[in-house]
Amino acid sequence: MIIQRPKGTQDIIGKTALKWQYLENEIRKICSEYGYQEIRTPIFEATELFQRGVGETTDIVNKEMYTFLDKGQRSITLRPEGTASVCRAYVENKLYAQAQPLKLYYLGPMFRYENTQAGRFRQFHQFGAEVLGGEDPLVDAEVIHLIWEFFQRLGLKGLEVHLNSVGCPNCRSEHRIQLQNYLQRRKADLCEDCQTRFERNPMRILDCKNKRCQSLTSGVPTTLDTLCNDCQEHFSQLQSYLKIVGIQYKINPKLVRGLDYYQRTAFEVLAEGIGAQNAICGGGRYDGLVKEIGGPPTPGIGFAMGMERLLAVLDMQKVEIDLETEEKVLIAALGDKARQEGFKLSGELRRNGIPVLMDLLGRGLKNQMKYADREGVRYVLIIGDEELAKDIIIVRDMKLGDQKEVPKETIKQYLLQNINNI
RNA sequence: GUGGAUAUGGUGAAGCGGUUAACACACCGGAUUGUGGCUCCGGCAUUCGUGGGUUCAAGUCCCACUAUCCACCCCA
Repeated sequence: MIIQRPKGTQDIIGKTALKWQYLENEIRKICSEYGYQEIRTPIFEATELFQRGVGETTDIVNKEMYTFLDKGQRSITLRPEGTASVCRAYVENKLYAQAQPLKLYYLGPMFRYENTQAGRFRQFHQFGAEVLGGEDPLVDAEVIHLIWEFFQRLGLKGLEVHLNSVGCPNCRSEHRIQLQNYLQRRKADLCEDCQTRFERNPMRILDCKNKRCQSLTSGVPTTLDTLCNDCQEHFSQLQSYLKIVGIQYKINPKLVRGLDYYQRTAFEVLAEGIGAQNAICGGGRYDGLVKEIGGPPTPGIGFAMGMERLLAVLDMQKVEIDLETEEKVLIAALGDKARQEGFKLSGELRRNGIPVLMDLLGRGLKNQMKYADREGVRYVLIIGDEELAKDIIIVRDMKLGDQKEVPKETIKQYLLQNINNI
């Protein structure tokens, strides 16, 4: 049996790799327009960072982390998400000394040990952005605006933005009491997971997908019902900002995200038609996180977008991506002398920005033509003994199917004038 | 962690107990010596995910394992 890639990983090749490049370019473009700087943090971190940052009660920490001991007996974890690392870097590099709010974005692989299915991988890729040091609802609005704008530019349709506020620690404790009171009598009817959640993290009972739990929680007090005045005000201001710029959203009082650090604003963007895993973007506010991992009290908000799922939506909606098909040149040389000349010429042309292929396998002319055809080459430069003798090169236009003799000295100018992607 | 489906050449696939494992595409070679895409001709799985079992006989039935896909939980 040949060695194959680990479960839940993928080789990104060919046309797909071009799509990734396209997306990455769009991401960098929009981030710079919104004033975000790139941050590159390690792919692995101390396990404790995620335990404290993401939260002990989360599925991520409980069952999905790639954790191992290194040779120094340190517990290391491949990052399952980006926010904790960014906050760690913020504290460690004292970025709070810079102009606030600090706006950072990242792009890269994340790792979660899960069973795979459509849209779920063990190594997947996220584009994420974080704003640290800004509490104003305008910050939240701008973050959501970036996401919205990004999807618009990609030409995606029919996406739903779900919005909720899960409150701050103050109103959360009130909510917890009300929720537990409400569910106390029916506790026994809850699913096994929710029985545990009842004590550890009752809020997450709200978004349990179990049908029985859902019916039990249909009239349950939501976090929106128990928001304190400040949180209420924050949430309504955010909404009015969103309305002003025409962002459509749905209030979803049961949207409770699976990461412990969220406070106040929580949101998800959902897409149809890509399988059961339909969240292509998720995020929220995490005002307590920086302090939690040992930094100064700093408000923060961010999101993460799943690249694979984004690509899946793009494919599903048949969005045409402009995969620059550049016009290439192939030098078809016949004989040793011609190969030497051709090799020399290839360097000169490339130095002028002309993409050049050469036959490297010593094929005959016929097969070089075939190779050129398969590689989508526009111009084949044929050099053989006859051409060497006359100091010319035959330039064959593969698209038009005609060819002409061009003096060797003017070949560069000729190509520069005729290739339209230079 | 749990459940379901699937596993035949580079790819898509026929075959569902009985002599040489269809077919298509791709690939390779050829059709007057130096010209691609179209056409024609030829080549291309001693073998059916792995291991075991049933049988006179197994790609075809049974069991286990592994992998893939989808789904549950949760999420990107």
